[in-house]
Amino acid sequence: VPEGHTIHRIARQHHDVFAGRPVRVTSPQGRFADGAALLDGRVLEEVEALGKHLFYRFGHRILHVHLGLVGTFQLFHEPAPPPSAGTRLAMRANGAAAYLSGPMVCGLIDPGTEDEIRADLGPDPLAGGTREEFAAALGRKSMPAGAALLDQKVIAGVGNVYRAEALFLCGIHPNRPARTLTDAQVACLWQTIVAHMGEGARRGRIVTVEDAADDERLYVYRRGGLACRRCGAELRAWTLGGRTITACPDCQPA
DNA sequence: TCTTTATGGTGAG
DNA sequence: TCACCCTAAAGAT
Repeated sequence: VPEGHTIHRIARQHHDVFAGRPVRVTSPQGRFADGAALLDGRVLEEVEALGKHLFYRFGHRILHVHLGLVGTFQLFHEPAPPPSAGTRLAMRANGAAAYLSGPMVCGLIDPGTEDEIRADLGPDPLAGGTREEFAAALGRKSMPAGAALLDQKVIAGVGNVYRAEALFLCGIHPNRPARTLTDAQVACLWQTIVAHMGEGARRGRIVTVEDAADDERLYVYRRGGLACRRCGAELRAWTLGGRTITACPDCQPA
């Protein structure tokens, strides 16, 4: 479930629960055994999110986590259930346990490496990024807007759901070259993403259709072939930027 | 007990 | 553009 809203939510939860105290760190799966041993018993000072990256600071050692497509964190009150065989990392303190499975990245880095990671990321709508930075990055891209929104150097934290929903909400066809967007369209995208990612982080899920049933809370994502919730036209789906995008031919004219 | 699917990203060709 | 990596849960058999 990992777009930027999920990552920021995890950072906040883990910071609140674990930061400022020594934590027990293990790797039930074993693939992070060496790193876990180095962190075990140390004080976790801070948890910070940027885009889809998580940084857990233990002095000069930093635990870097990226969930990728299938990575998940589960948070339990103790006594927590036993971890699954695939649990890469277990962190325990303060009567709580967090289990991490399936991450794309789970490793120790130094501050210099963190700086390199941060330098490769564009503005994060949930971490002080600005519309001006976003507009400047978009203006340099001739690629379709739908592809640019997935580029983490253009905007950090947006994934396949937010790109489809934001383009729909702003009435922009995904194939429109990024640098041809008007100032008003760029402003709409930024403001829409800021608002919805913030709301997503609070709710723990992405909702763009207000007051809708649980399975009707998105306008276009994964709804190819179905009727547009706004105008009834048949939604179209195709591949853009290596992932499936869905859009309304009438609400998002070419 | 299988196959499928997923809101991500990298590296080879 | 494609193959591939990571894991769990849901659906099919």
